[in-house]
Amino acid sequence: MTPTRDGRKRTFVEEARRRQILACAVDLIAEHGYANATLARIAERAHISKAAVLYHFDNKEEILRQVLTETLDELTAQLAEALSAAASPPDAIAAYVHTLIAYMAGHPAGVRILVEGLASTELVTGTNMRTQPERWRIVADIFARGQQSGSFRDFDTHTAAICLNGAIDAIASEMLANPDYAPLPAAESLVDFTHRATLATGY
Amino acid sequence: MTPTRDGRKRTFVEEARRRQILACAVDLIAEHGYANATLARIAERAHISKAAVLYHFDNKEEILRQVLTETLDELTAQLAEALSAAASPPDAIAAYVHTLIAYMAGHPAGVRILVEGLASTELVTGTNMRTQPERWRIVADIFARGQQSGSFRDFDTHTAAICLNGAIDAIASEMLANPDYAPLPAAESLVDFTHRATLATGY
DNA sequence: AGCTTAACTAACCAAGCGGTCAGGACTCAA
DNA sequence: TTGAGTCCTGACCGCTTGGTTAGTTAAGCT
Repeated sequence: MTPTRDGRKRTFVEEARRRQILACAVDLIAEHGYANATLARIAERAHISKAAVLYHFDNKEEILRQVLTETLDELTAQLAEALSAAASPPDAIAAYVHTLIAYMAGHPAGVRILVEGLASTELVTGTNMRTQPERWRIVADIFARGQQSGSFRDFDTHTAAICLNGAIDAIASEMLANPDYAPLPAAESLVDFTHRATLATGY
Repeated sequence: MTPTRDGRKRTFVEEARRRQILACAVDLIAEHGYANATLARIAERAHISKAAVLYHFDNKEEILRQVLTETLDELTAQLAEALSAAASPPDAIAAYVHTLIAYMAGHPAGVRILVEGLASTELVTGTNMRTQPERWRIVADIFARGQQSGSFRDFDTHTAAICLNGAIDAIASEMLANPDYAPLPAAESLVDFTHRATLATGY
C-alpha cells in the first residue's frame, strides 16, 4: 500500500499496527462520526498508548484521510467492475443503483465514513479523491451515452444524475435508520422509477 | 416565543439579546458547520462576554436546539401553506418540490442547519421535531392519496417518498457547491421525472 | 437614600484535544 | 559486548472547550 515518505520499506509489525489503528478508527467513526475518532480513543481501542499511534502515523489527519481513501477505493473498484459488465446504458444505470445500494447495505460503516468524510473540506483538499462532481459525472455520462444511442429520451443529464445519486443516498440512510427497510426491493423500485422517467418512449 | 421555564415574562433587552445570540449562532453554523459555533465565537460575534451568552441561555445545547427548531418551523410553515393550495396530488408533489427547492435556494444557511442538525442525534432527541420518518410520511401520504384517486399508478409510496426527498436534498447540496447551478430548471426537471415515474398511464 | 434586580464582565476551572519528548525494552548484526 | 534500530510508554505541553463564580454597574422601586 502507501509507502513511507522516505523510500524505506515497511516492517511486518508496522504494517499490522497501521491496519489495526485504521480498523479502530473505522469502528469509532462508524459508531458516532468523525468527532468520535480522537487519538486517545483510537489508542485505547487498540490497547496501545496515544504516542504509539502517532509513532505509526504522522498525525491524526493522516489516519482519517487514509480511512476515507481506502473506503472510497473499495467502493470505486466494485462500481467499476459492475459498470464494465453492463451491456447497455439502461443496464448500466441499473447496475450502478444495485451496486451502490448493495455496498451500503453491506458496509454501514463505510456509508458514514464516506458521507461525513467527503463533506469535510479539509479532508478532501490536497488529495486526488473523486469528489461529488466526479460522482455525478459518471452517471451523467451513462445518461448521455444512452441519449446518443437512442435508449434514453432527451433531458438534463446533470440534474438527472444528481437526483439519482440523491435518491440512492436517501435509501441508504433510511436503511441505516430503519433496519426493517429492505434494500433490494427499494433498489428495484428506484431502477423502475428511473427507467420510467428517462427511457425513450417505446423502449 | 418559548417562555422561560419559570412563568416569568421576558424583558425587552433579554428578547433582543436572545435573538442576537441566535443570529450569531446561525451565521457561524452557516459558515463552517455546528462545530464552528462555540460559545467563545458566538460571544465574540455578539460583542459580549461568554458568560453573558450563558446568562441568557442555560447552555450551549439550548442555543443550537433553538436555532434548529426555529429554522425547521419556518420551513414547515412555508410547506404547509404551499401544500394546502394544491388542487390535486400531482399538483401537491410539484408544490412540495418547488417550495423546498425555493426555500433552499433562498436560505443556504438554513440548509446547513437542517442537514447537520437533523443528522445529529443528541440535538433531536427529547424534542417534538419532525424527524426524517415524519418527513417522508408527508410525501408518501400524497402519493397514497393520488393512488386512491387514480392519478398515480401503483408503486411503493414509502420508497418513492424517500427517493424524492433524497433527490431534492441532492439538488440543494449541488446548489450550495456550484453557484452556477440553476435551482428552478432543476426543480422543473425533478417534477417532470417524478410525474413520469408515478403518474397513471393516460393521465 | 436604600434596596432590589437585570445585565453584564473578568477570572477562573476541569476536561479533553492533538502533539512532543526522553527514555526503556527488545532484537540483532558487527 | 556494544551500538544501532524498532517499537512503545508515561509524563508533559499548549490550547480550546463548555461552564461557574464573584463581583460590578445601572436602572427602577419604595
